[in-house]
Amino acid sequence: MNQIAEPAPRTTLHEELVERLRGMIFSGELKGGDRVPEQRLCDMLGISRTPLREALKVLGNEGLLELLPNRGARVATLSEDDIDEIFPVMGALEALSGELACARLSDTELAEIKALHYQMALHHARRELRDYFRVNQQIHECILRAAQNPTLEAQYRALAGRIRLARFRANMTDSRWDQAMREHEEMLSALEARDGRKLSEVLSRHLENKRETVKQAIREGAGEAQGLSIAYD
Amino acid sequence: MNQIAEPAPRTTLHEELVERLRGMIFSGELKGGDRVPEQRLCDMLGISRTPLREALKVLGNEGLLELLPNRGARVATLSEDDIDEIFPVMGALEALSGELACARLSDTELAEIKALHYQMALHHARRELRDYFRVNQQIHECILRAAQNPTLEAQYRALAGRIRLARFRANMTDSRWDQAMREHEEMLSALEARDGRKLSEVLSRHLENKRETVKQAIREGAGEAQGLSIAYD
DNA sequence: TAGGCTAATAATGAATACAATTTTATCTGC
DNA sequence: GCAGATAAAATTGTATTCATTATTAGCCTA
Repeated sequence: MNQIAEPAPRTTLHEELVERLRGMIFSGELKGGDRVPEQRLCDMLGISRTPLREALKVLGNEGLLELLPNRGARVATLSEDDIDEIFPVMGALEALSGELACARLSDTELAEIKALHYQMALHHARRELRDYFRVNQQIHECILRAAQNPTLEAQYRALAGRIRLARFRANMTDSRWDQAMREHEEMLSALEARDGRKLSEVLSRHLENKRETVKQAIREGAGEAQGLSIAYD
Repeated sequence: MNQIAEPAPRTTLHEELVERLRGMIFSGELKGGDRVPEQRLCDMLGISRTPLREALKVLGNEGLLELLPNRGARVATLSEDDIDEIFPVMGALEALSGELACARLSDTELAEIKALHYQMALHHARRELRDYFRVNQQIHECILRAAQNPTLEAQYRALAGRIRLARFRANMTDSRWDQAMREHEEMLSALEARDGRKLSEVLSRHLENKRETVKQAIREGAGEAQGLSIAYD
């Protein structure tokens, strides 16, 4: 309806739409299982169906939408089986990111991660879960970026995006939270020692431990409307 | 021009086109760096631009095409740096496939792989390179399938597809070929022992050793017209 | 009233038409 | 003859239209 009038960021409409729709899915504006009525969305965004449909095809190919021939698109949903399928793959990619990060990490990047780590530790001590998750995600992004491998980043983000389809309350048991914090301390040690093998192992374990948390959250929050999406931890 | 009149395989046109274009890229009908003129392709395939463009967007997102705003699409090319970027990620995924395959491999699947292995060994002994590659690829596909993880398969195939962009003659030095064969014998042993850790390690090493072969082929065959695409080994 | 058939409506799939950008060709002046 | 500017052509981006398929609503019959 009321679109923007930016100074032309030199991009095509369908690309913008891909980003826009991703955002709508991640924010929960489009919830898992929702149908995606083309015309309604077009009216809402003030565009025609052609570029929207191009975007839908891309998101379908990414696994964020389920494209049913002649029957439109629905926002994909995530079963516990899907989690069990995706997590090992993410684990392998994250482990690799750890190895590469250790090999290529600059002192500046290490300092940045260190700062984030202690900030996160503070949020943990204060039991500020929301902030903890936010900083936590930043740390994982830093490691991924430090790996300096765009292909790896793209693949990882695609899977992380699918995980985000599972919208769940940001809650962990205290013991799981403490455990996660200890794992993060191991990560920092490994990073400081540039021990790729070790970091890789910790990251795998960290993710593995997260899996049950996510699955449980899916179990509990099945059908729940408003949840908080946790991307990276 | 003269399209098919199949008994309606119940699929959408853009999906068919994605497959069709992939095939054209892999077969070399569309070579790396080629521009992809929409109208010409539409005339050739007897369709309109709308579904073709939807397919282009998907392939662009997969990294097989390079989409330049307002300037059309080109078939992506692969530099040696790209190889260095992609191979580690493939390695991580293939290592995972090895672990999962060992955990889930049925006796039937093992027998199948075993048969393929000895068939391949024969082609190796006879120096039948083309056949060797074909069977070799089948073995890697078997392992991937045995992992029973569609997400892993999809991610791996996407990367394997990008590698196939590098079209090169199917040639290896004799020493490299012998080495590859030895690695495959290790693989079979690991599979028979259901030793996931071992298989994972061999697969990583195997791929790592292949990297240089591919890079060298790219160096030599840069600008070469007709090559043979090697997907999995 | 329940079940199923038929027609009306809405939604998607594909093709065409229009607009904007880029590329190519032509012209001019030096 | 060449550099640059300008106009024509071609190509892509987006919107609109037409065709086909699914969904819904209403009606009829048992």
